[in-house]
Amino acid sequence: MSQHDFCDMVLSRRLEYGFNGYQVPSMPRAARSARRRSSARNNAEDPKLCAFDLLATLAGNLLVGNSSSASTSNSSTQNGNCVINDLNGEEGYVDQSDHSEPQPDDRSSTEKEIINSLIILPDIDEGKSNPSGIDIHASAGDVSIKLGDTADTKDQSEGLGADMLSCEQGNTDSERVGDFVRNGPSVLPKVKDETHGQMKVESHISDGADVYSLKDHVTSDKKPLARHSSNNSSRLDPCENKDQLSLSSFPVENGVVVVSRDNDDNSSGCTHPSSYTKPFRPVPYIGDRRIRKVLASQSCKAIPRYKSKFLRPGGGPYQAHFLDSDRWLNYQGIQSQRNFPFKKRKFYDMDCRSISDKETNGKGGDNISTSRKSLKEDCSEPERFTSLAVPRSTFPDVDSHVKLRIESFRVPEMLIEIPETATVGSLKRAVVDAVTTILGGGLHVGVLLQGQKVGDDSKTLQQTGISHDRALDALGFMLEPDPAHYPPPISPGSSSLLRHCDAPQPLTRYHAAPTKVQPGNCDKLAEPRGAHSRKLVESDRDSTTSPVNMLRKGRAESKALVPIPSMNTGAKAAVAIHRKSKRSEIAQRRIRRPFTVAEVEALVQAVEKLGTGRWRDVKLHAFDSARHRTYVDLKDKWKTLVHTAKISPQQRRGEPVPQELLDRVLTAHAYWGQQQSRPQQLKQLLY
DNA sequence: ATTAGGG
DNA sequence: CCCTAAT
Repeated sequence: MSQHDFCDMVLSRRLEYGFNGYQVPSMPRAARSARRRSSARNNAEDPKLCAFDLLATLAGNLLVGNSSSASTSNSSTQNGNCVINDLNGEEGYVDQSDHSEPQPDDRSSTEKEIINSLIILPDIDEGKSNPSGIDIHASAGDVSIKLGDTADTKDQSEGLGADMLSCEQGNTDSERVGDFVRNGPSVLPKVKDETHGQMKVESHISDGADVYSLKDHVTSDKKPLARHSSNNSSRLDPCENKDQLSLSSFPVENGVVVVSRDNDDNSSGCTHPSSYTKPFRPVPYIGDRRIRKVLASQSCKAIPRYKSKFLRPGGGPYQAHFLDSDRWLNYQGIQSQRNFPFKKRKFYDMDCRSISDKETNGKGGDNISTSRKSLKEDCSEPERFTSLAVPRSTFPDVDSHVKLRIESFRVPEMLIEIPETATVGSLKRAVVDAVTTILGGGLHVGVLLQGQKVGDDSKTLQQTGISHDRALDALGFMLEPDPAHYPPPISPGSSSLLRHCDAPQPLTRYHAAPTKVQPGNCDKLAEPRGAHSRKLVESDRDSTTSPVNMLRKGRAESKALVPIPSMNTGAKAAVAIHRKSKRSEIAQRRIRRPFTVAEVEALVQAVEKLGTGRWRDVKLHAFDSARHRTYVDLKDKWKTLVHTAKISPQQRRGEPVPQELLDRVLTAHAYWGQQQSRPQQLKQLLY
């Protein structure tokens, strides 16, 4: 590494977070309604569109939560504070300390949330599909959208405010979540009974692959990230120029939210396939990096989720699989049988189980015990799910419809760069921005069948081979950058694709990578990152030590972008985050970095030579390598120096500046002040 | 992008 | 340090 690189590295220390996926909460009702309407009208039969409908959720207000385990060093958060976020993006801390009974091994506990969506589509020809109704079921954390001719039987959702609740903090989550659900008005559109013969797509949490997490250190929005990261593993090693966090797989969730918790700390495991010990880990990474979006709803109808297939640990596009008819029916039976508290729990268990199954291998049922266990913890608070049971006691003819369950969507990877000194809150906002931007219009939903993308959108499901009586393991959905919005950058692997991100020193930029991630993806993201990254780390040292000697040009690389190993997917996109609306959202006040005597010395020297009013030159001459010292900073410093020099030593604060320097400051100030006024004097004389 | 000043 | 108006 050249000295130059090293300097840059030292000068600019930033954190980069890469997101490969996200869990997405349900969208605001309004959005859903709108979506629903249009969908019913036009896309009832298009799985892609339906799926996309679910994604519409993402376009709404999103909130990013940072999760940390109970073992956080920060006492304030140790008590178990939860952050509740509503749709408006407001958040507040709720002290849950009362609930935080010591949880064994909480430190390693991870949580996962599942938002399921159920889509029922007729698998018959488009013309025959019944657009009359797309229903959205939402219950405590559960939303399902159904398409098909259905009779409207129930509607308790209207009028309910849908709130997204986000619970942060890892301990006693289940309880908290429950609270959230309880407290948060939830919403739910209309619920209709589905007819028969439908295709259902349920979304679940997807794989929890490759994820770097802040681990247990992120607890408060006010805490500098650096603090957290410093305690972290090598992954956040500053030496790599950038600390990078990659949330490679936040599952996108579309409707139902199931919160569960695992007790093993595998958050990091996600990053390394090898450490993937847990058979079923819907959202491993979520463990630490829990981002919870909980949709609370009053109409508590839980729709059991079956999982047929899960994402591979590596995190491929999540796949939706056809439900086995029998199981589905059975399930229905169960539901109808019991619609009460314990019942609900049951469902949740099922969910978990299914998830685990998927991961295991799509073999339904083997991991039941395991997952169930976690579920218990996770899905505590039965009351909340009181009405989870789905009303439909009868499930007519399932023949002509295909039931699919979308465990989760994988969101294109995002890379976010943010100063270490930024607060967690700003990180959240940055992430939200990134996610929102991506989801706002740059996504496409792709349908995979047998691992092959289904290109012809005009074919019916039947024609395509998606029918209820067929093996459902082969159907999958994936999110991918919309070429229309973000034309695929150059050749894969080319770093050029990173250029798209160079907005002028944006606080964050992310790079949307291919959605399709292969199993091996985890490592790719996890490890090469360091190798590829050539971030700059800021350091006061260098600049202060020999500011004058650091004359270099090449300020160009102030934009640090970390190339992300390209996936083997053709689609790639880079999106710049536009955070103009609310600068405050991300613009964190820079950390205070008092000038050292050495810096003052360099400044004085430069000003003596160049004069005041030429701060850019001063900067270039004496602080070119000190990236954190802008010409404005230098100008300000000079201003304060002049002031300091004028006041009595007793009134001065901070590191004392040698009187000798102060004298020079006054001298230079006086001198250049005169120089500046000369022209004016001349003018005055002339006129 | 810089400069100059007020906050 | 931040924020802005004015260049």
